[in-house]
Amino acid sequence: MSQSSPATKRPLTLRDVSEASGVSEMTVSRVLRNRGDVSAETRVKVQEAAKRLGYVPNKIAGALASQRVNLVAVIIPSLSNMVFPEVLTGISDVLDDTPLQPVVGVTNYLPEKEEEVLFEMLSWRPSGVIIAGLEHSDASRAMMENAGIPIVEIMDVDGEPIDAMVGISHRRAGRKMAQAIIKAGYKRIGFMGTKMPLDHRARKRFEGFTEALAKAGLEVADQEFYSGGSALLKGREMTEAMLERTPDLDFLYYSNDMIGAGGLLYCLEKGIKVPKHIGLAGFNGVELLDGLPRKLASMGSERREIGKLAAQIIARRAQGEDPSPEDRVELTPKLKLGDTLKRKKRRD
Amino acid sequence: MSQSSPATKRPLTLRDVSEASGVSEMTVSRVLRNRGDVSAETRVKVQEAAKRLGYVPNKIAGALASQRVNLVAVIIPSLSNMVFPEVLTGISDVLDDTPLQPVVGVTNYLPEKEEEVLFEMLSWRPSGVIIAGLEHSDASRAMMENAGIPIVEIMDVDGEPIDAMVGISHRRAGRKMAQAIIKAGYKRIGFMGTKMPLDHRARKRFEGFTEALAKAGLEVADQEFYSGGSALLKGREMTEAMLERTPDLDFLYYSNDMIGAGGLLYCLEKGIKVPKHIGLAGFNGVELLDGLPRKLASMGSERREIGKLAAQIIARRAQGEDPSPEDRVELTPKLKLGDTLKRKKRRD
DNA sequence: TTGAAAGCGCTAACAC
DNA sequence: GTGTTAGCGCTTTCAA
Repeated sequence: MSQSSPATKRPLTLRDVSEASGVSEMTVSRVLRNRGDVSAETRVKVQEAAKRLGYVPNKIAGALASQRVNLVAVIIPSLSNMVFPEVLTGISDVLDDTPLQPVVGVTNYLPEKEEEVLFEMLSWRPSGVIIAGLEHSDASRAMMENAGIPIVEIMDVDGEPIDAMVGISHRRAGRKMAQAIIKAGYKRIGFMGTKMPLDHRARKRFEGFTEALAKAGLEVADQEFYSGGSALLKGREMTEAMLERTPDLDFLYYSNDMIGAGGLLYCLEKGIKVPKHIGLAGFNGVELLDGLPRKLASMGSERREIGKLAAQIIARRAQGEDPSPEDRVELTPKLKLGDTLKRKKRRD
Repeated sequence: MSQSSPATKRPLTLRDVSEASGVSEMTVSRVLRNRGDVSAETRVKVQEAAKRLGYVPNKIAGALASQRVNLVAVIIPSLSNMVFPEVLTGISDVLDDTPLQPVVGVTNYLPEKEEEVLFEMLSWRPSGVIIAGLEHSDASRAMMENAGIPIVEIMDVDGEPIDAMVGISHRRAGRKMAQAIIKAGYKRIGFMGTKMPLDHRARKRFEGFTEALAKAGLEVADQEFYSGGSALLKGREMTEAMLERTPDLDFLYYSNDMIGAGGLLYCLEKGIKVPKHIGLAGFNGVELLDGLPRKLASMGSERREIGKLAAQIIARRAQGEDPSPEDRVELTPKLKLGDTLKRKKRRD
C-alpha cells in the first residue's frame, strides 16, 4: 500500500474567505451563520468562496466570542450495556432537530471517573448536562450546582436532584415485580444480579424487591452476584449453580434481562417447566427478549423515552425557558408478564 | 418535589483565581497546567484558591490561545449495533492513558449525515479523526484531506485510505467463510442479511462469499434481507420463512451473529439437527454467542483491537511522530467453527 | 521564578 | 446592507 502524507497546511480562517470573496470578515461571518440582513449577491459570493476554499469555521473562536456552545454533555456509566446506547438514541432523536449536539462521556460506574469526566466536559462550557443517576461525589455535585447551566439527572428518581430529573423509581420497580411474583403464588425465590456496589439503580431495585417480599412474610431464599463476562453465559451458569444448591426454588428474579435470558435458555434446555415449575423474570424489557423461545417476564425501563424527555428539557432551557416543576418527571415502568410468570395464583 | 433553581452566576476565570490568591494570572495558569517552574509556595497558594473557588478552566479560551485541542473525533454509523460500542471501548482504553479524549459522532449509515457530523467535529479542530469505513462522499474526503490532522479509517481495508487505516478485509472474510462451508460439504446455501445498501462492509462480505462459492461452482440458493426491529427475532422469522420456501437448504449464512443466533434458536426449537441436517454461521464473534445452547460458527471482527490500534496511531501522531507505513494495518479475522459447522467433509 | 503585552479567530455592538 | 472596533479567557513570548 502506498502512503500519502496528510495535508498539514494551516487551517483556513474567515479572513481567507473574506479576501477570496472581497467581502469584509464581518459580513462573511454573517453569511456563514445566516444572521442579519445580507444582500443575495454578497451571500452568493461568500458561499461560493467558502465552498471553493473548503472553509471549515473555527467553533472554538466562535464559542469564545459569542459565549455560546451548542454542546450537551451526556455522562453515562457504560456503553457495554445496551441500555445506555438506547438512552443516547432518545437524546439524539430530539437534539437532531435543534442546534445542540450531544457529547458522550463514560464513567465505568466510578465516582472518581465521573468527577474527571464532568470536570473535563464542563471546561468546554456546554449548554447543559445530562447525567445518569442521582448519586455523585460532593465535588461533582458542587461542580454541577455552580456550572450555571441546566443539569438533568436521568434514569432514577429515588432521591433529590440538583436541578431537573427524568427517570423511573427503581425501588418501586423492584416492589412491583415482587408483588406480581407473590400474587402468582411463588414462594421460594432466588435472586441473581451484578456484583456492582456502585450500580445504585440495581441496588434500589433489589431493596424494593426484598422489602415487598418481607411485607408478605417472604425473603430471598438464595442469591448470587456476578461481574464481567458474557451476561447471557453468566445467567446460564449462575442459574445452574443456584438450582443445584437450592433445588426447591420456584422463582428466579434476575437484575437484568441478559442474565435472565441465559437462565431461561438453561431452564428450557434442561426441560424445566417454565413458568409452572419455575417462574423467571428480568428487568429492562430489552428488544432481545422478543427473539427468545419464550418471552421472559420483565419490566420496561423507558430508557428511550427518558433520553427524549431529558433532551427536551435541555433544549427548552437553551431557548431561554425557565426551570419549571415539570422538569422533574417520574415515568412508570410497565410490567410485562411474558411467558415466564404465571398469570393466576397457583392452587397447591 | 421542591425546585431549586440552578446557579446562574458567571463562570469563574483565571483572573478570579489570580485575585483570590494574589498571584498573577500567568503564574496561576502555569500552576494549573503544571508547566514551567513555580515555587512550591506559590503553587500551593494557587491550588488552594482554585479549589476553594471551584474553578473550572475554560478550555475554549485555552484551545484558542494554544492552538491545541485534546479531542479525537470518532465517527461511527450506529450505537445500536454492539460492534461499535466495542470499538469505542478499545479506543477509550488507549486514550485513557493519554491527554486525548474521544468525542463520538453517529451517522446512521448516511453519507450526508456523515458529512454533517464530520464538518461539525472538524470545526472544533480535534487532534485527529477515527472514522468507520473507507467510503465517503467527495466533500467528506476533501474535508479530511485538508484538515491537516491524522485520519484513521477503521474496520475495513478493502480500499484506499486517506491517511491511516486499521481493519479487516471483509471480502476476504466472506470468502473464507464460504470456503469453510464448502469444505465441510454443504451445497445448498441460503443467505440472510441486512437490507442496507450503505453498509459497505456487509456488502463486501457478501461479495466475497458469493465469489468463493462461484469458484466452487456453487451459488446462493436463496436469500433474504431485513431492516429494523429485533435482530434476534428477525433471524428467527427469516429462517422460518426461508426454510419453508426452500426446504432443501443445508446451510444458512447470516451477515451478523444476532440474526444467526435467532436462526439457531429457531432450528433447535424445531428439532432440526444442527450441524448435520443444516449448518449455520454468522459474523462478528459476539460475546453473546457464548451463552447460547450451541455455539454458532462465526468469525471474529477484531473490533476491540481495531479501536486500540487506531487510537494508538492518533496518540503517536499527537506526540509528533510522522506518518509511517505501519499506520496501515490489516488484521486477520479468526474463523470459529463452533458447534454449527461440521468439521469434516460429510460423506453422502 | 514571575509578570506584562500581544494575540489566537471569531462575534457583539455599534457606526456608517 | 456593510464595515469597524473591541474583546471573549486563555497561552505564547519575551522581559525582568
